[in-house]
Amino acid sequence: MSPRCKVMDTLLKLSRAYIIQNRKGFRQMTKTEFTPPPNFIRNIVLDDMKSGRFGGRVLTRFPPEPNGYLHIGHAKSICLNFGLAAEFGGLCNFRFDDTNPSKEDVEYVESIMADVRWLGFDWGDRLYYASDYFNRLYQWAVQLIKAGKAYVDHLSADEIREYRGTLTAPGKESPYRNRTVAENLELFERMRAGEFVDGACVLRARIDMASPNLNLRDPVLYRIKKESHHRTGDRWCIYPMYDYAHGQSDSIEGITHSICTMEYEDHRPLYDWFLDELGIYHPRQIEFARLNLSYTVLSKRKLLKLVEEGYVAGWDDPRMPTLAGIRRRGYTPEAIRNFCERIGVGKAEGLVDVQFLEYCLREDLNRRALRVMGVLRPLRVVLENFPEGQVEELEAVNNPEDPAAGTRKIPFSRVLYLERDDFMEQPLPKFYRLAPGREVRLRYAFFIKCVGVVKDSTTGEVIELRCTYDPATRGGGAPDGRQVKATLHWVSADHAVEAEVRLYDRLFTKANPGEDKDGQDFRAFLNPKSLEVLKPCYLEPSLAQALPGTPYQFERMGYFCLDAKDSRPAALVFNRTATLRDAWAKSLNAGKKG
RNA sequence: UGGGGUGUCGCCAAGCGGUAAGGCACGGGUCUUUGGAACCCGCACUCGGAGGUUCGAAUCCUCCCACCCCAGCCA
Repeated sequence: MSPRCKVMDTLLKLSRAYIIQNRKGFRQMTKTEFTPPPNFIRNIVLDDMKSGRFGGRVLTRFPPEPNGYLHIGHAKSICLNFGLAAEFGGLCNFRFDDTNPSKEDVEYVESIMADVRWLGFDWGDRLYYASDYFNRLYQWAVQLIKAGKAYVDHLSADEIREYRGTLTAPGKESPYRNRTVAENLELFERMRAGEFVDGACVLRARIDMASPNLNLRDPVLYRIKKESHHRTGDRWCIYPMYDYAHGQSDSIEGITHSICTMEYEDHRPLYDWFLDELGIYHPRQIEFARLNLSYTVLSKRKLLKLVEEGYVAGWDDPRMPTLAGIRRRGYTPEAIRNFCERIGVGKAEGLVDVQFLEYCLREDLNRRALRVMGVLRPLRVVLENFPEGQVEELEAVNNPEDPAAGTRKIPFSRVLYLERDDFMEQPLPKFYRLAPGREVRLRYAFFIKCVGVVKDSTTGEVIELRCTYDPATRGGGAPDGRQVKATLHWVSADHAVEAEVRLYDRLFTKANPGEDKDGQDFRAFLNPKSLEVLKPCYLEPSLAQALPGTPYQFERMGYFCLDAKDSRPAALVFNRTATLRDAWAKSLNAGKKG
């Protein structure tokens, strides 16, 4: 056992002991001391370290195909690969699996790199492209042909499918399967030279047409595509398939653990076959279950449909589960990394509740978001005994979770805006906010009492509240010890900055919209109320200087951020990242249900 | 009715023959100038099912059931 392994072993034992100790009743582990759950991949790596299988090395890789945007499911893989490498003092390569020019584009390689960087991972100069290996892959194909392990097949795509057989019936061999090596060599060279049209022939591995594993029934290695590749241009007209390219790319880079999702488990025998036949360095492929998140879809095909058919405003629509969307929505990289760590890694397919993601988000936002006040659905309030034209400067705490964040001054005057939901003319039983005759506290300001209600003469709608304030309660405390049951947020009408605020809800109404049972299309479950635009909203003056990328908590209303795309200095736009937990709203909903 | 996987609390998840961790959610309480946060308490006699081995089984064996993946010249 290497010294490094011994240290790790000890650390692991210590952390286990710590957990056990806690179980015995010490209960010292708080949320900030959270220890990530052990998982089978970590155990495999640990075993390989102990046995010296890869010389004590750990080199993982994150290999996206540049054919779309990254989403939260990719984040799990990114965190796993980079995280494991970091944990064991290894490295993680960033590789674009760009073997299919008809689907790929530089637009995607750029967005993917930006997303990974944003998530907080650094690949240094370890940036690779499968297309960089086209030459080597070609030579290896020639080697396989010479060994009688590959042949050029002229069967059409349809014929290949027919010859492949079915799940229960074995396939049959292609009439071209037993060509001579010399013939195959010449044909393959001519494929490369562009002498055949697309689809005229392919290079296939010669394995076993009767294998119960369909991947082993003479899989295609190369196909002809007379298309420009975003990196190699027109240098090639034959392109390797994933199965042929992936393992060898891993081998070239010296990857130790090639971590992929469960659907590749059936491909592992093929992954191993190529490496063994070629007699080259052999990484270990390990499969884990991909992430499924409730109330959204995580398939490129479905996400693309949402974008193309205009159900969302683009890949970075704040309702999308893409990293671009989530980022614009105001999610933090820390929250996502924490989420990925805490959901664990296993082989069992599950559906993680989006509420857990939101929990991780709030946990992070709560400790860093600056508190401000903003009224989303304004109700005008006039303080009858507050002198006209007078302005009080009140001191407010920027973040109660972080004293270092300091305080700020907020102007208070005769006309204010309060949240409409904070007033009820006929209050429900457990409602203890403002109502006629009732007194409440305005945060950091004064106690006010509702003495009158102004209604629209035709609709009967409440359009203004008349209140009085108690000057003795400045700052929010009553000298006589008088108590109030609610503290409301507010904004001074004369000083408020106007903004548009976008409220988001889950994109789908069904927990697992992608399930596709009974042929139900996922679009049938789109939530018609996933976006609500509020305008005008009135925010405290400090928000005029709001910065994109800075999380704010509008007190009592939730976490918000400036929309990096649509907001302008003269027309502010904020996105609601998440609501606050709301016991009152919950009791209302429970009441409805019960 | 071929092959490969997976089934532990509503959700995620430890556990690897010694008598069911933890988190989320949920319920109750303390505190509170955010009905936020924080803190405290509660929440699987039972591990897909049925047999078997064993002093002892979620862990080993047998059979059964359910769900997921594979028939791209996609990755």
